[in-house]
Amino acid sequence: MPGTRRRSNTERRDESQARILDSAEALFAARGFNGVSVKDIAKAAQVDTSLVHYYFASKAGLFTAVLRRHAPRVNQTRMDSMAGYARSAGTQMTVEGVLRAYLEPAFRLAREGGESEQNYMTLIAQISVLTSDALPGVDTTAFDPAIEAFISMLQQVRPEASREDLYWFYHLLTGAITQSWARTGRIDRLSGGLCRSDDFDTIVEKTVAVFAHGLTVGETPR
Amino acid sequence: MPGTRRRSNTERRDESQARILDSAEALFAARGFNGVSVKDIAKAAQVDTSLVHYYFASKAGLFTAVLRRHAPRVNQTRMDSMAGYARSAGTQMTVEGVLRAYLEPAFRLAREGGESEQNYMTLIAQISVLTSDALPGVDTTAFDPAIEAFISMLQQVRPEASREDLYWFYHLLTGAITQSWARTGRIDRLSGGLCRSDDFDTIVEKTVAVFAHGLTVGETPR
DNA sequence: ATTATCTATAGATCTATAGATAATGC
DNA sequence: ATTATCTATAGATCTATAGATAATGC
Repeated sequence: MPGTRRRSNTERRDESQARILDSAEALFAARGFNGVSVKDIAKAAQVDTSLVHYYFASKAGLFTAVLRRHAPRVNQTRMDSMAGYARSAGTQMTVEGVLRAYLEPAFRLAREGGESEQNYMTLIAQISVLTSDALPGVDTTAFDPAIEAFISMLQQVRPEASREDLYWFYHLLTGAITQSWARTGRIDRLSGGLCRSDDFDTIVEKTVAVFAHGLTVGETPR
Repeated sequence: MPGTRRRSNTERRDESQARILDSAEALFAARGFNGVSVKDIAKAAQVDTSLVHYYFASKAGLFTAVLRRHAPRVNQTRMDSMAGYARSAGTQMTVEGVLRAYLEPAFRLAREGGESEQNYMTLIAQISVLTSDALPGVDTTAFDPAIEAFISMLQQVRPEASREDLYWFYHLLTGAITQSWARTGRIDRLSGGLCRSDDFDTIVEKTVAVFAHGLTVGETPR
């Protein structure tokens, strides 16, 4: 056939898998695990449903594969970012700096990475408010190393803060991040267009500003 | 029959509807709209599936009914709480006070109200990170009046803050609240048991503490 | 009479697999 | 030979409704 050159098995395999993963990611992010059928995903990926099972065994297996695909990269860029900041700031580290180093990578990935990465963040946001009852065995421990490193760095900058307070601080922060990744358009409506859900640059700035002050313990604000 | 007295139609109707709503609420909160079948709900409520359709027409109708059941009460207790605070504080209002007045009612409802109210909050938390694609016509405007009142009060206490910043502040706050209502047990695991997802009293305190400082604009934190 | 509840089932999914066919591998 | 892809279908759901029956209403 004209224009159709011979594709190796590895190429065919990788391309099919990637198309399935991309479609699954987009649909799961839009309608949730149980709101999407394997048929929907196969159709969007332009393959047969049986091919989905051939590569990922089950719908749950596909979901797990989607969640795993970008997890190491998110964790790693966060670790690198924080390590880079620690090196450049030396003894001059600030809460603001640590926060920015932790926050920026994932938002940058979503902004620069395109559709796939954005859908991935949306999916993570949705999963973060669900328990394991709602979904097939989701493992969120892939992000733990960067989180632990983040809390350790905060402790260095705020030696007087209790371990408990630092974890609560993280809990509140991760809720705020999650809300932003979800890009629901809710704040757009409430603010009458003043704020935009997909304005990730501004969101990072506002998150840093609010939470950097938030960890200023000791004194009571007016 | 012994022990079974005659129940009026209104009683039978109200009791059946309440049992269906309670079961639906619990199951939707645990497994999401599409993770639950009408049959599951009927079974848990000890009625037939056809009765669910008799009262709520469709699965989507039932879901809407669940969401509407407690919404006015949440909005109203928030309004009352903020109005009460404004009255008692007079010209002495603080960010901390406004925050507490806004936050407390829903958490108190979840704590004192029992299973139903807790499941309701969990459900709201899950919905807040979803777009309308994922669910049948969800209307979240029932909470808007209290939100607008909250932002107005913040503006009074912080006249120098921009409207935009106040909305971003709300956006971050609502993410944190959502994360707490979801009660995923994630912070329990991360903190090695130091923090507990269901410790709502502590959560209110920590949220107030972090966000009250967070709106302290102007000066840069160390 | 009217309303609540149950029986039975239609018709449309949905996940998953067995087995055939069409590519590439070597 | 081996791997990727397609065909066909099993078997288990799932939502919703028509029509019958059992209560309460008055």
